Amino acid sequence: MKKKISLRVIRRISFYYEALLKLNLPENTYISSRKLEEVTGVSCNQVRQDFFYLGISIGKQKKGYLVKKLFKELKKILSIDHSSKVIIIGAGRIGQALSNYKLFKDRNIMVTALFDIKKELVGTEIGKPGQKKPILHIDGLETYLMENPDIKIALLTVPEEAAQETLDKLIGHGIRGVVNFAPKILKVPKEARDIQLINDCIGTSLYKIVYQLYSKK
Amino acid sequence: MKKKISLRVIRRISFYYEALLKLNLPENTYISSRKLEEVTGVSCNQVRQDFFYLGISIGKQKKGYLVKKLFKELKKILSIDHSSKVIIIGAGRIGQALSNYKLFKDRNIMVTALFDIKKELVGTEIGKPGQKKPILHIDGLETYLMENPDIKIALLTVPEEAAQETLDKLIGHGIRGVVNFAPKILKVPKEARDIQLINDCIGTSLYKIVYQLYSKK
DNA sequence: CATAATATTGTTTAAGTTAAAATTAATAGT
DNA sequence: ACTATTAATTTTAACTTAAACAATATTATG
Repeated sequence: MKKKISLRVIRRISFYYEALLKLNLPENTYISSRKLEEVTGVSCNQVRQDFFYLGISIGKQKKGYLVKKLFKELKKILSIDHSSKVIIIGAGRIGQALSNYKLFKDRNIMVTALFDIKKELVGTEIGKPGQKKPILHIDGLETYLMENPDIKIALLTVPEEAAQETLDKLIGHGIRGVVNFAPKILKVPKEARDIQLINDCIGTSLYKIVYQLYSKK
Repeated sequence: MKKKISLRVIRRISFYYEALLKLNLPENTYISSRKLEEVTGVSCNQVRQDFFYLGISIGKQKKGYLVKKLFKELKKILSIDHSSKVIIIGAGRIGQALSNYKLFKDRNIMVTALFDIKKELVGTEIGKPGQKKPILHIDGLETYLMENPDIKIALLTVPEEAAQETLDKLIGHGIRGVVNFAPKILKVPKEARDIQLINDCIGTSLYKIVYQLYSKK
């Protein structure tokens, strides 16, 4: 019987994990909840409660958490003790930006290929030498997924008109988790089971800022 | 005494608003909470409660909400009855993608310029004919903001190393709202007052998917 | 035309979730 | 041994969502 962890908590855990990575502390040193507050913006109370809730009670009074242990625990929770391969559908600006996102490496996430329909893109490669990824035609998607059955995740950066049908196709071909970046709320077909979908358009944060700024009084 | 509206609610209001835009219904027709559930994914209960909470009691039993009225109310809440000008700092892939984000127009948001330091970018323009935006050198930022004092919002898409110092500079020059897309939690300097900041890295959603997919059982 | 059935809102209530605060206990340093 | 710091835990409060239901307008039916 596993405890349910909400996506909010997961987001904070991500912060802790990335903070640890960036601080690059020696493994046998300690980090306190205060310090974590300083670098992540999450209050030290929240940090401790998260750890408590997650069963990470490895802290030492007056010192904090042993970096080595904490790393291990966080990795376990984030399910990054194994690697994940992902593909990107849509090789436009956002797709390309995602394909070069360097923090994915720290999370054991590998982008293996991009897909598009534009002639001038298909057949080219993208990325720095040594980590180049091919841009393939989307017609080859099914074959590609059959040859790479360990790919279960796709990032969807196609125009909104094509988004829903592409999602349906992806699910049909065995993809189980999708992040949709198109400005449209997509739906998982009712008959599909155990599919994870997040709609995450890059514009929405700006809307929030506009609201916060101009709604005052 | 204005009621506080959380960002969650604002996000849903955005959904409703954009759904209305996309459905493009005649102004004198009605839309029900059920229909809104269908297109936005927000439950009809939630829709009604949002409207109730926000004081939008314009529904008609058995019909729904008059499109024209609903539009007006949503616009008022989202503070898009006036226009907002924004600049983009960093003219890389994400910056460029944002500058072309077509839904901003529907929200009365205008990107007026991008800033960067790369020689090959500075001096060029970006965007479709008729809505081209210049890429300026970041050294001209202060002057630009002095000449355009109505610009209060910036989108920050610079590399993470430069993110915090750029934020500080922006605030120093009068910017009041920032969305940071770099994979780093930025902080508003303590002495700054009434600054709105959202950290919204495009990678985090993928982390959540990885977690949801691989943490099962 | 009257009446019943139905769909839909407005509102309230309850449940669930999340975050903050307070308390207790342990430990290191002096 | 004393003090200050920090984690672990509990409690409390705040926020968010879901559910329930009465009220009412529209449509259907005899």
